[in-house]
Amino acid sequence: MVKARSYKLLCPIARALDRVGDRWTLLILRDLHAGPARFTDLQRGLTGIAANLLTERLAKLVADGLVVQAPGPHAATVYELTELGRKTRSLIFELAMFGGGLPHEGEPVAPGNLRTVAVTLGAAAERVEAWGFDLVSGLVVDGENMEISAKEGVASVFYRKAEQPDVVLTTSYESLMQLSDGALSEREFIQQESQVEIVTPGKDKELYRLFARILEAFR
Amino acid sequence: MVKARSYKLLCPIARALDRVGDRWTLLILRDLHAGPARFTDLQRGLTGIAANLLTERLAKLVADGLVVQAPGPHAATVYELTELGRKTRSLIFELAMFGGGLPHEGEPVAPGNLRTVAVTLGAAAERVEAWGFDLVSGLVVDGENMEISAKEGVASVFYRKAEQPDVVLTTSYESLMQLSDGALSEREFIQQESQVEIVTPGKDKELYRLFARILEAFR
DNA sequence: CGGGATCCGTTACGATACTG
DNA sequence: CAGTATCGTAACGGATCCCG
Repeated sequence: MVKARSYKLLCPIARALDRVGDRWTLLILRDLHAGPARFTDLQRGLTGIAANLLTERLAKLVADGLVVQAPGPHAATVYELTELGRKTRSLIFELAMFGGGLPHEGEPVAPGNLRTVAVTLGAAAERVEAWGFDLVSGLVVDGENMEISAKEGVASVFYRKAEQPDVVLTTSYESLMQLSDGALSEREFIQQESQVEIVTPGKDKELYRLFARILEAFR
Repeated sequence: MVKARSYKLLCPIARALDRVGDRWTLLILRDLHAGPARFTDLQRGLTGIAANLLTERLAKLVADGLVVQAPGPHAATVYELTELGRKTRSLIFELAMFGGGLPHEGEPVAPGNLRTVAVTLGAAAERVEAWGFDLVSGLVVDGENMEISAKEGVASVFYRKAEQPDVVLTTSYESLMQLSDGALSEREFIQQESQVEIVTPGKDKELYRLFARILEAFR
């Protein structure tokens, strides 16, 4: 067992940091916001976290009631957020907003999976007023599938393959980052860096408009 | 010099955490959101941070451009947020929101000053629609002065003594925490736990209504 | 192969003491 | 007041091993 290093300060911010302030903890939560995940999924997505640290962090998150273990597919157990854990969503979104404008320190290493993209886009999408949109679209980034959809005024992003999409946009993580940095304009992004497969005619334009609205959250 | 322990992940959240994810860093920023502060002010407010750690953290914050040193009163130097540093405000507010509902771990220790109250209330106040309010009021918590004012639809909270207040509310940190926990109702808080000095008649009621609106942000 | 537990060298943290 | 210096302790990170 680990002896928690707590601030013990009578302050809500310190209390929050006592739960999520440890190294790696917020990145684990970030991944879990994309949906339930196995131990190994998390380990890959965090690119190099030591197994013992992941074990410790998960144990503390479970003990604090932010995460629970549940039976998953193929007799595996998955970790997923509790209702309390889901309350960290806007916190994580604010982190992404702040970090989006910063240069990286040292040589960046790509993460082992793209759950972070789904979470960041998803949190932004939730804040978009999406009346007038009605579509299901696939977004394939470096071969990994996610879904961007809009219905009844609400846009959402999931880390899963879209079923019967109206349009599928294929691109790379690199291009997406350049787009959100502003290094690539939206027009350049669509024209040069992506491939589009249109199932329902016209829905490609709708996706671009929705995508643009979501990205506005990062300015 | 310190060897930074960076995630080096190509992800905005990891980039943010590379700047503010170290232990104590977010609490230092929290204090600085209340206004410029000297080294010793910060040390007292953080109740027991080691001097060398505060030095290291401040040096990294300055190197990263979130904080600058500036000449202060009495030939002292103060630390204050840069424009980039101020962008952490909603991040810190979300932390306070999340931590507000959590029980504390172990025996809590009171902070050495109440800058945290001003920051938390202030961030909440900024989100309040305050048309119809026009007042300057003092809030004295455990003998420390802050100011709650509203003008032209905008409410704000400062960590300073109010000049020519319309009303002054005197209370304790303990009572405020109970109020935000819900352990104390607003009525109980006002009637039992506080003393009110009314300068401009009627402004006391106005303050209570504004206060109630600000506190709604925490529900 | 998924889900850890154990060991061990390295690094950061925290308390105290000391200095310009 | 604003830090620097030292040092014991705790956490981190990498590797290896274990069990179903």
